[in-house]
Amino acid sequence: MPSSVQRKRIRKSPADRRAEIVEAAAAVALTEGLECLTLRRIAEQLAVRPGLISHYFPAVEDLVAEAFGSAAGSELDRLIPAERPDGTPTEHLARFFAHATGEAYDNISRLWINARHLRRYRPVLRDRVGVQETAWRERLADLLRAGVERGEFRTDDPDVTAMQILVVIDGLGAYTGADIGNCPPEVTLMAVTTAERELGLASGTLTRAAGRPTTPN
Amino acid sequence: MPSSVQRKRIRKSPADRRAEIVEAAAAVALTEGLECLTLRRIAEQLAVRPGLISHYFPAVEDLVAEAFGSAAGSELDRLIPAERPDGTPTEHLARFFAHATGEAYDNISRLWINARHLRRYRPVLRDRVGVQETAWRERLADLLRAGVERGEFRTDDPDVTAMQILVVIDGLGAYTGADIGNCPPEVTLMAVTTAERELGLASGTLTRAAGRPTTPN
DNA sequence: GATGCTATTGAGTGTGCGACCAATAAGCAA
DNA sequence: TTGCTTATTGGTCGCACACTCAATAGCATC
Repeated sequence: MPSSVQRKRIRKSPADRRAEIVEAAAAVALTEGLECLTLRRIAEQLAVRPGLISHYFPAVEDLVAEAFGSAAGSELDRLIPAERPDGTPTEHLARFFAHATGEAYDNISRLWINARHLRRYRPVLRDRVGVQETAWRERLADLLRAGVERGEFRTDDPDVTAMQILVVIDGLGAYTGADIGNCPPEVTLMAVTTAERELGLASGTLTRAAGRPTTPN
Repeated sequence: MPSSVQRKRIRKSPADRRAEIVEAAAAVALTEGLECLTLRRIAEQLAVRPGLISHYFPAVEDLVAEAFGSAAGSELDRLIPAERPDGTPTEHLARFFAHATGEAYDNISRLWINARHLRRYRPVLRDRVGVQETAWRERLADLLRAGVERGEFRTDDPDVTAMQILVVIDGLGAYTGADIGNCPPEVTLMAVTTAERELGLASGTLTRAAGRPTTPN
């Protein structure tokens, strides 16, 4: 009878085990923070011994970078799918802002702040953050380009506009976790406002279009 | 002969010693990060024993919060002096942006990111960050109000405009430490652009006015 | 110059961390 | 069923950390 502790070893293929470790690490990173990614913490999560984590990630820093990359990458796919068979760019962009502004995005905001701080000390993480920053910028720029081609958006340089939008989102994200009781909509909606201004959209276009999501989520 | 190590004790008044500790801690926080504020690190900096730091700050977390408050407070006074006997609001604001955009501001950006991340785990620091956020916002709003009274700026709500400017500055600060080689001026100058737009100023007003600083620094 | 207050030290405790490695056993193949 | 590969364990090491406290010594006061 296996009581509280697991007695029997479960032997998995290296690829499976490694993926399992990264997944668990990403979850911990998202909910508790990157500094909580310790050998012991992840081992406990998976009900294995710490030495096993060391076996797959001889240096814990590599696991930290991998976990961040996994979490940020997954979230980007959720926010702006790479393939967008249905829905107009305007609808996708509206959905993007709806997600990236609500409280459900708090964990992601915190993760970005966490990673941008921690990269100061961890070179491997620094590179990974750079990769994700590029990925987010290019994914958003792609969406903007699609909108420009369809005549929905108007901008000289979609890449620049994408960066501007992300800067505002990151700026708002910096205040995640602060008790901002009376934050006026002129501030809360800065990201949407910036997008509408830089893309030549009428005010309210991106908040109203969020009503019809591309996937019922 | 006092060789490399200090043999003789130096006995100071509690007030002096405490101030000295906070000053040293603020310097370390600014250059190395808040997690480097350890009893040993500060003691080494001051050539005293770690136990002495514990004596003045029984809980390290209080020293961390105090160090952040001191560093952020000093920097705010440098950026926007509370008393501004000389210079127009436009000149002061231009100087503010000149400082808050250059590389000299990198350490401050990093400190803010550091503190905003660490407040997740440290309640005392969380309160202190809140206090400083309010202080920065109000100081900037005061400057804007002065400009509105003199007819230099035009805005409905200086408090909201101040928040908007700070959000953009924090957003740009998030990318401090990333190797952004080719960042176009439309992004680099976002903070100034936002200010000029929200204050009804002609484009370039705030970058040109930085030429005549109120204090030769 | 002697005295008393207290700022400062030195030594020690317990915790959690990453890293290392020989021993073990799971599960596949023969 | 047997044997072999190797995924997994258990144990250990050294380090850095915050925190505690009795002992020490600087220095102001008399």
